[in-house]
Amino acid sequence: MKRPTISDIAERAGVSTGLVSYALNGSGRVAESTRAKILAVADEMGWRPSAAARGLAVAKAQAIGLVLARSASTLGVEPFFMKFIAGLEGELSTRRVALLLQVVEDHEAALEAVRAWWAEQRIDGVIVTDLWTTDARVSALETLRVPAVLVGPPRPDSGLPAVWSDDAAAITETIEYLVGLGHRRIARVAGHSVFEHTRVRTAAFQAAARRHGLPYAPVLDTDYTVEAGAKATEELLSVSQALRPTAIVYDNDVMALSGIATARRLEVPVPQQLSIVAGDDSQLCEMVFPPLTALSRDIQDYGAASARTLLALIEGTGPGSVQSATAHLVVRGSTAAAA
Amino acid sequence: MKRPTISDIAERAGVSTGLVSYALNGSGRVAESTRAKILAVADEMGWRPSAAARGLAVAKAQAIGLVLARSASTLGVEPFFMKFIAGLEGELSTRRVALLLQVVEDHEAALEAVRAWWAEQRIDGVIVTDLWTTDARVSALETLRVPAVLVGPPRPDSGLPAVWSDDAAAITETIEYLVGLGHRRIARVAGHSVFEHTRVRTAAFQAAARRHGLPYAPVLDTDYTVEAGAKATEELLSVSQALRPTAIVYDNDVMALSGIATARRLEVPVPQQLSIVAGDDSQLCEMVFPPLTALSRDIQDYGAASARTLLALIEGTGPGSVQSATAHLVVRGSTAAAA
DNA sequence: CTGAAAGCGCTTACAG
DNA sequence: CTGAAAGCGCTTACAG
Repeated sequence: MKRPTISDIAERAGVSTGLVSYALNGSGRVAESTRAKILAVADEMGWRPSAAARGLAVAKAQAIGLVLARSASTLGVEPFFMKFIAGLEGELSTRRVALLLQVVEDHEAALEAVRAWWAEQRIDGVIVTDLWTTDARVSALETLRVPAVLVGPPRPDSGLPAVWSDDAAAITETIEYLVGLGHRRIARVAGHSVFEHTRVRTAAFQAAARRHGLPYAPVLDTDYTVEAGAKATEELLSVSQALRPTAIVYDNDVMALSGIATARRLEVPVPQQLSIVAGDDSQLCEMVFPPLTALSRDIQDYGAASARTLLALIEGTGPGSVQSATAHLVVRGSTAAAA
Repeated sequence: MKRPTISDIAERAGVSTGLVSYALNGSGRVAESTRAKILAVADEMGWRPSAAARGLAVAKAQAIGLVLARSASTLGVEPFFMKFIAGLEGELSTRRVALLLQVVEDHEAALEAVRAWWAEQRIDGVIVTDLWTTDARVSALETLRVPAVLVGPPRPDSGLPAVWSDDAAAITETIEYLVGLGHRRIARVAGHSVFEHTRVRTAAFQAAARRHGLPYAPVLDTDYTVEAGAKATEELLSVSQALRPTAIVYDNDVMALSGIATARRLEVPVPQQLSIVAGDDSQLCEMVFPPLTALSRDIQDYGAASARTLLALIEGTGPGSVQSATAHLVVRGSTAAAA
């Protein structure tokens, strides 16, 4: 019951192992009839080239790595990642490249994981998410010479290609929308301030607030946990109605969810006295009452674009950064005209 | 800038490549002083054995596979999986075995993925989740002779080891608790009925209902989507108060969440007129108001146990099925005495 | 259009 | 305690 090898196929088809290899890997070298016979035999015996042997010969792992540096509990409730992963794989599996996944606590551990994978030649490249404004990983990756794509805005300090989405534009659209509804007191509950995407969105928020001359536009930083999100909301709402924001924009769907719950606990009616916008969209947004108005975009497509870019980088066609679709506002029940 | 190979290390340390290999892989063959020198050189040059070369020599991939057969959107909002994955990896990374992940639509595609990985010798074994009561994957895996562990109750029809948790006991505890609060009309919103774990829980629910002589104990099947969960809740609540259940037990946290929202939309106060219990616990449960009473257990530990069992199976120590901790009820604000 | 052979970087009996 | 060599299963110039 041993797995068949290329020699078994060659023998059975009456050719050399070299020919079997050529037949499988394209290249017009092989006569069509010979190829057909080889393929038939291979198929019949259920043969597929050993990834190890092939990898050794061509010095490629046919795999890429994704290491997520977040606590498991935060990751779990964040729908973004599974969708992103599904998007990656849609692209990878058709090209027979595998995805190695690791979940770690911090950047140090993340780098260590990539370093190990790379040294062991388990991966040909890596996808980097959740970039910090100052992120030790990017220069480390560059000195290791690991092909890498950065998921987030392109960085002036690096030649690595980025796959990104215009978060600033999405935030601007959100503020325009709220101002259009008559809101003048708008707060932002932001993600972790070390993340570059947080910084970009905060800057866009503040610029929009200035442009519209909003009298009150506070930004509260959190670490994406439930507690931090709830605490921020509580802080914003635990004052007299005149001093409260009439709208809060959250950096993701999870915190917006807890925003709804906190408002309910404090008996601030949504959307009558408070409008809420979620910075990400997922099924979660339709699981609360009222359902959340949210910034929506195709995360799977974002993952697919990231995979394509990395594959191109690995193949040596130096791809530039690619901009993915901008999120657009999906209006549901959590927003209304300002009281 | 080429990556160093074992020959580079051997040369630099003044020994044969064979010795380098022995030095690294234990086995008391090597003199302590020689080993120390070899390790020092390897470390200095940043050398790690190529996974491909090593894999080819020992006929092991040093990797296991996990293929999740669910839609990306359902997966994303389900905190279980990321926690489970984090648990798997805690165990894997210390032993230098990698995790290959794939997300597919159905069992057919899942099997195809495993078959490909196995034929290419990319994995040494596989973890199977979300088992169906009648599941084509288990016999297919057995005929392929892929080492596999089943995450779910052991199956009479298979010799594969299972890692499981006593769902029946957890459900029983839940019903005892609700009955203790005076509830007599208790409904269950179940997951997909093809899943064996759904069947087990439903059976336990019905047995407990019978034991307590409950006059009303309907079970509604869903497919785990938001819509189905909301629809089931709506069906249960859209009748006069006398005919409604006073408590609903959901199969996971996500549907319980949407249960809270639906109750709110229909103006059924929770927990005053309706108690709600979530079948899984995660941060989501504390993100709603009132926070959800939930069946809680250590999912990371569950993942770790699964990894350990698979690793043991691969190494040939025929591990039996292992029972992981039983979930226990964490009481929060969504349950109260029956009206 | 096809074959024979070297080489990828490890591991592991086999000798000494 | 250590070395020399075969072998794992592919790919790919090199000949013909």
